[in-house]
Amino acid sequence: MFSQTVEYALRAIVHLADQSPNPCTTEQIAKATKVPQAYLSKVLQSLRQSNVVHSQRGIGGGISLVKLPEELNLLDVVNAVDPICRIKTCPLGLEGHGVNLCPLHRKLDDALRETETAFANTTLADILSSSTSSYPLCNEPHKRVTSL
Amino acid sequence: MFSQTVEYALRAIVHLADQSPNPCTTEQIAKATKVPQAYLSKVLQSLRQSNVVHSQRGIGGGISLVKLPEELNLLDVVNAVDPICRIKTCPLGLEGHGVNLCPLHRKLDDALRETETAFANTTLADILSSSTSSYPLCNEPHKRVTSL
DNA sequence: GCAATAATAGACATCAATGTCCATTTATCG
DNA sequence: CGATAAATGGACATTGATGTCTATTATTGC
Repeated sequence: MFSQTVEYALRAIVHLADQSPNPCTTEQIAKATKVPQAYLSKVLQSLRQSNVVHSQRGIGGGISLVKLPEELNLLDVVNAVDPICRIKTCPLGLEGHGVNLCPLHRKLDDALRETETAFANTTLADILSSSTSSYPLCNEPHKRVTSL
Repeated sequence: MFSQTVEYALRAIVHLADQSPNPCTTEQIAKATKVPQAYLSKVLQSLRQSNVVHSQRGIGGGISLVKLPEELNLLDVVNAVDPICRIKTCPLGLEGHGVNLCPLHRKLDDALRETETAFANTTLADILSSSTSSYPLCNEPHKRVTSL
């Protein structure tokens, strides 16, 4: 139900958060997250335009998070590339409805709201510190490249 | 986040539930739900193949629900046309994961599970009897066509 | 059997999501 | 300045979702 683009964006951001505050090149992210590099660069552009990531050209450059992992949540990422579109008015354009959704669309929007809230309440730091038997995106915790 | 096809299928089923147990023609459903008729007939075919609706050709025929509105839930409908695809194994195909999703995919699957549950727990009868100021899909409750 | 009704099947059209490729621009290093 | 690294922008290809159209088949009523 989530688009491929959302999946890719989240993988990239998780990797960036893991390496934060160091930058990563698109190539590095692509390899770590198994996302097609050319497509990934498109996704990263969306994230940059939404001010979720910062980019730097040239040697030693790459992509880095604008905020700290503690201050960035999943909804910020999702909305940057494929916004969760809440149902605000009747999709049939019926006069009588409007703010008051009919029971069907009320239910659908409730589901969207739940997802939105769950994502808004989860930061990248939560994802990284979450104790599951699996580490985010990879078999072993990454070797952290020590900042220079 | 839900596809257009899901939206159309749900509208059609709500209309059919409202008219249940009487059948409706594709044309009637299309008009009542503002769904393009030719496309609706495709959607209804999916619903028939999943045994959610029954169809009858010829004069007096049309589409009708297989179950009673009390026994049919939203998940049955959604899964018939555009299944909610839970995350069962690591999308990156990582060995170490498998049943144990990493924190990111755990969160995503949690959201899917919430939606799935919410839909499974809502019957069409719930939708019809739900007391909002808006009636499902239309400005006024439908005139029920009395069965012959 | 004939006419009318309604679903069914399949071809086709359009558009957005996904994915690839390459030339260009910006930055760093020597 | 020249070489290298890396993002950027735009063109293009592919695929699936959405939508349209028409001929065919099944059913009913007369």
